[in-house]
Amino acid sequence: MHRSSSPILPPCILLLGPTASGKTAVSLELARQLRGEIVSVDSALVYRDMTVGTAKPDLATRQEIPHHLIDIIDPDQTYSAAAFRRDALRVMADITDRGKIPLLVGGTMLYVNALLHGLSPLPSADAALRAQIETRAAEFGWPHLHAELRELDPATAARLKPSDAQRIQRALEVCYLTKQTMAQQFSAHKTQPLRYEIVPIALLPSDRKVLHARIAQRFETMLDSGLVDEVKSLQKKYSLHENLPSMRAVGYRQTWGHLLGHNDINQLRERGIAATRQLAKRQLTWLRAMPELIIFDCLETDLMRNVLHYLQRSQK
RNA sequence: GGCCUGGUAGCUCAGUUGGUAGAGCAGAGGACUGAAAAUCCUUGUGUCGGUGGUUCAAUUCCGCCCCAGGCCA
Repeated sequence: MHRSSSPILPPCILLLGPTASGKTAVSLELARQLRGEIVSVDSALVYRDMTVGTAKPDLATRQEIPHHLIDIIDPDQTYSAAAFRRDALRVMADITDRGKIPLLVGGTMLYVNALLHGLSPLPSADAALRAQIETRAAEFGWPHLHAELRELDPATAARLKPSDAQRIQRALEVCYLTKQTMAQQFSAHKTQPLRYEIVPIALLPSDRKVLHARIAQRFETMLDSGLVDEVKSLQKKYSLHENLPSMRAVGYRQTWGHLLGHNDINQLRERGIAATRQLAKRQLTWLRAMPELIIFDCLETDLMRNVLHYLQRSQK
């Protein structure tokens, strides 16, 4: 990813991988060895008091190595790819000013894309408008709203399935708020490349079965470490409901259902593990579509050494 | 030991009045612009427990055997 036309760009390392691929351990070692600070690229780590279910790095390691974009909002608030881009760029500039290297670590690939290519200048979410669209969907059904979108923004409607509630809602929202189609605004937008010399690293499993075993074991550990109690105390501390993005996160959604009596502890375990596997699968789909990644097998025993070795060689 | 009920996709089960079978979940692949750990799309051949018999044809009917649950001894 050399950009020869630019003057010298500051370096930045991108460490991506599916859940349970071992990103955290590798990132800590890289931060120590390369004078880095970690910038989390993770839509769940942003929430305060969500610790067990997100496998959040503990306070001791966060004291040793600075971590950014973790614990920045309450679970009753919402975050977004645009907010991430804004926050990440600010934090990366600070790190660079301090003479350190930003180490972007995570598995939220939409955020990665937003950071690498930028987003079209669209309005942010409008809760009242969304509620209104939601109400109409409940009455007429999403296919009806899809038909409406076909009138307002035919190109986007053609791209979306009549069942894709979330995207139909967003496309309508953009139309109403801007009086322009989302399709026009997408095509008018030029990608805004990151002004960093990026080293994009991906940790991928050579054997999906082994990753699945790790995922199962990790979820067991979360249950043993008090995931259910964590959700109980979140419910006590905040005014939450099950449609909040925070409570739709893997593990939290299933635990919420368990506390409502919808599934027993065995079903919670089974569904939580399945949801995590499905998350990993979607993350792998993103990663396969990304060009120019430097790939390491996350199941390799000396993964850490391999990655470090690569980086030290490429530094020279 | 006797009787009853089951044994069908990785799991839970439907079904075939005899023409070799289908849902949900799981799995796999894909999409992805302010909710993304979200949302959505595509994808189902499996000795229908085994073995004999009846039949043009058996997973389906009959016999025996095996396995699992239950009841009675």
